Amino acid sequence: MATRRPTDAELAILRVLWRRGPSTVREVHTDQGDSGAYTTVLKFLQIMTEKGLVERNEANRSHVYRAKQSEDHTQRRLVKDLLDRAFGGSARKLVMQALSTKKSSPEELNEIRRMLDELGRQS
Amino acid sequence: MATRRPTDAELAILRVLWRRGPSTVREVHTDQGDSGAYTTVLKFLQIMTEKGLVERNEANRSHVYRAKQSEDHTQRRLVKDLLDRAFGGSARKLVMQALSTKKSSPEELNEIRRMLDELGRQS
DNA sequence: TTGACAGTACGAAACTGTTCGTACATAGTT
DNA sequence: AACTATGTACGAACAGTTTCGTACTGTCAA
Repeated sequence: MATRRPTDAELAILRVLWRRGPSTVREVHTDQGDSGAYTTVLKFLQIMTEKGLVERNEANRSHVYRAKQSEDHTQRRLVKDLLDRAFGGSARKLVMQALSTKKSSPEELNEIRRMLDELGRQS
Repeated sequence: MATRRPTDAELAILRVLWRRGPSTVREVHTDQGDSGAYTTVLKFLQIMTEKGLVERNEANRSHVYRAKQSEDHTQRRLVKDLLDRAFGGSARKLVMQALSTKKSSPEELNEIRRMLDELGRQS
């Protein structure tokens, strides 16, 4: 069972779960500004449960959903996916594009520099 | 008409066009190792023409297709898209993930460092 | 106890993406 | 002239995603 990358709607829901922690359908729906039908969110969480993207706690009447993969893990998968699909595996190119797209604060830049040093030291 | 991000199959074709330059259906198909039906590639290029992703030159019997957006431009869009969908706009996080995913050569790391200096100097 | 409310389950429609078969046109070869 | 190669056009099937309506169940207050 080749675990695919989450779809747009699934990712939007996962992001809520990562930020809020385990949540009910109601909470997710409200968090998304009550846009779209309540049952749409419900449906997605049911599908995501089947797919194994989330786990469901049925102890209470309102089921509580929890992301099964960490945010970091998922982000890493998505980056690797984009890297392969659009950048021919060149991390350098992707990093350049990311940095030029959005201007980062000096603190952020320093943090990245630190990471570069880390990586350089290992080889 | 909100120009969407290219689909997986579309991106695969665009990558061929960027690498080879303007190409016929046959050339794209062969470049992809003759996997899948020839007419599938044809169909995609027709669709992509309608969508405005590629331009078609019908001067010869074998039409020649050309990517309408540059590789850089498209990559930038894709990165921005992923940034928004999965990283809440934090380029720092994305860069970290990209660097940790794939180990880069010291030369690449230096190149990125240079870019960081560039960016730092501007603010 | 019954009515309003909040919840789950589920089917189905609309849409998009992917794949291929078939029909048809034309250039070149025998 | 007929046959074969190679090309485009297009419809249709299938799969996945997204959205919502409707049915049903249980809870709680008047």
